[in-house]
Amino acid sequence: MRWSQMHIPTLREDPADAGAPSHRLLVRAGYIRQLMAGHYSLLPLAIRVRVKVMDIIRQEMDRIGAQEMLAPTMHPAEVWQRSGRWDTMAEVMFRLTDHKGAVNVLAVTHEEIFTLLAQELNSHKQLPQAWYQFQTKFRDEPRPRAGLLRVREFTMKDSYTFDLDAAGLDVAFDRHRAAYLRIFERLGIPAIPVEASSGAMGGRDSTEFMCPSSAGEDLVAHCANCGYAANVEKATSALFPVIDADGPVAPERFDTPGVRTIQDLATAYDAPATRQIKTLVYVVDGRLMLVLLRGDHALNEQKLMDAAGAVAVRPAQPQEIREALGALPGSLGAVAVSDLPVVADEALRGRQNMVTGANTDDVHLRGVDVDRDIAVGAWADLREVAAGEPCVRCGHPLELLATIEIGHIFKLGYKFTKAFNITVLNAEGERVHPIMGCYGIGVERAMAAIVESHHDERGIVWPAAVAPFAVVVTIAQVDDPESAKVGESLYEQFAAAGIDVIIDDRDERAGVKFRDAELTGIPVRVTVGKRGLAEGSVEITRRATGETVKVAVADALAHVRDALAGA
RNA sequence: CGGGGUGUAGCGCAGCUUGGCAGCGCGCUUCGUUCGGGACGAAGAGGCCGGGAGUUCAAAUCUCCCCACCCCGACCA
Repeated sequence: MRWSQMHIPTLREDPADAGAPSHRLLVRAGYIRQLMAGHYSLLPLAIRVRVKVMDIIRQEMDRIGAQEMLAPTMHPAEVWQRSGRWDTMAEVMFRLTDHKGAVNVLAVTHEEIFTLLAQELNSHKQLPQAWYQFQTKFRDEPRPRAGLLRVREFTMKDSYTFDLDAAGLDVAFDRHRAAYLRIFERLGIPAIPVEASSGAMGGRDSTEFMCPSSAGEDLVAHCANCGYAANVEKATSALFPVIDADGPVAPERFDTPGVRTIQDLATAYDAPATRQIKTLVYVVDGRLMLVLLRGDHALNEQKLMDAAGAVAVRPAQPQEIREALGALPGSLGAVAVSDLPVVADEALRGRQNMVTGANTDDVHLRGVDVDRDIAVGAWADLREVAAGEPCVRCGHPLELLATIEIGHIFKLGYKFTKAFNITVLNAEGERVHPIMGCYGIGVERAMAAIVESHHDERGIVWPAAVAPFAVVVTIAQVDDPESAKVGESLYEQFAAAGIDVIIDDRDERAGVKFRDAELTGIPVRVTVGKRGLAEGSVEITRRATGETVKVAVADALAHVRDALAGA
């Protein structure tokens, strides 16, 4: 390719509305342009990167025996009504009506469609199956952000496995997990596999692949010592033990005028947060529920959703709380509450001599024994891990990392094969439902994650495996016949050798071309100019290090190969 | 959905307070000089000032309504 003929609209200044490095650089280096919030056009350089990312994913999927297919992006409403997700995914689905008045949806994901295709599996002899595609997903995200990191229209590699039994699913899941680790390794993404909540997808085990980045939206608790890693939606930590003194035989009321916070109570009434019971009131799938945590612990709402098997949770409004408990936040408690379900965090188990609200404004209770005084309906892990707490496995202090979720794999179970009544005959001649797994990688988000982890102040630094071009031949002076001739000949030679090469033949000053080569992130630059040719040499510069070596024209190919091997 | 911010040439911005010819830098076109790290000079092209309504002799500027985009939160594979 010739730079002079490609559409690579690099910008001299940073775009005003881009904050995240990947957003800023992909726009500035001429890879993407925004159409509207969450919808981007991919320009020629981006398409070249995308193809390489997809090829790597495809190779690894094929390697584990998965078969590529392609399902439609528009689906009839009826299919989603059958699975029950017409309602549960209502707020993220784009819906549209055709000329007959039939309602269709744009694909949010494709479990339903691939499950329908599995209708034609009849025998256990046809299992296992692993199917995948690269297909556009539409999600009506409430807040798209940061360029390609969170969009409303994107390409996903999604795969779906069908196995005869749980043991088979375990194998399929482990194969995908290994394939994903290889994919991210090849893409140059430092992915950390973490335990995750399955969220709205349902199912049991799920593993997310997270790329540490300040632009990330997910928090991961990570142990640098033993490698434990989990999304804070799922992460646990060890706790320093708390010894409770024996308390009174019954809770005692005491006045606490003006006290509204844990901190107020701790400082003014000698009640350290670790000895307080924090009482939160939540609306869980439409029902009020009391949520109890230790005073110094924070609730993770996803954990509450998982514990309650709920679809939606929200904090109750003050008037709802007053109607239910007779007091406002600041003086709430669960002692003697019998008409509302109570869920308590594990950290409160067995605690005694605690302090909590009395459900009368400006009054608290001391000497509360959790087992004796509170009708806990369910115990669950509800608290969000905090940085510095000891790792559950090894005790080393945990760190919290901001991360980008670049892949997610689920053991789905029987949800869809039962909903669509998909069965095969097993070896005994019985009808059984196959068990499913589903697995996703966001392609454009992966591209953004690569940029997030591979850039410097001059621009993008693509790993060679995904760079739009491996090499740029930069002719320092296009009007110098010798430079042009040598540049063209090296370009031909590299291309013939199978190297993805672009020649920068623009009639621009050398500095402009150097800057653009760096901004766009091409791993190796071969500079051809009068200065070097005077002594029969060209220069080879590695983008990642800036290191430049002079080599004889005849040796350029060998040196370029070396440089690429190390990029 | 709540809070904050921004919409003026392809990009980055000033002008708005106090109404009076729509500007600057970059980029773009042509010519000349220059040319291995975002050159210089000269001459040009390029505008629904986000949209609508209103106030006024007069609106980019004041008022009202709407829309879009960005950020924080909520939410979300």
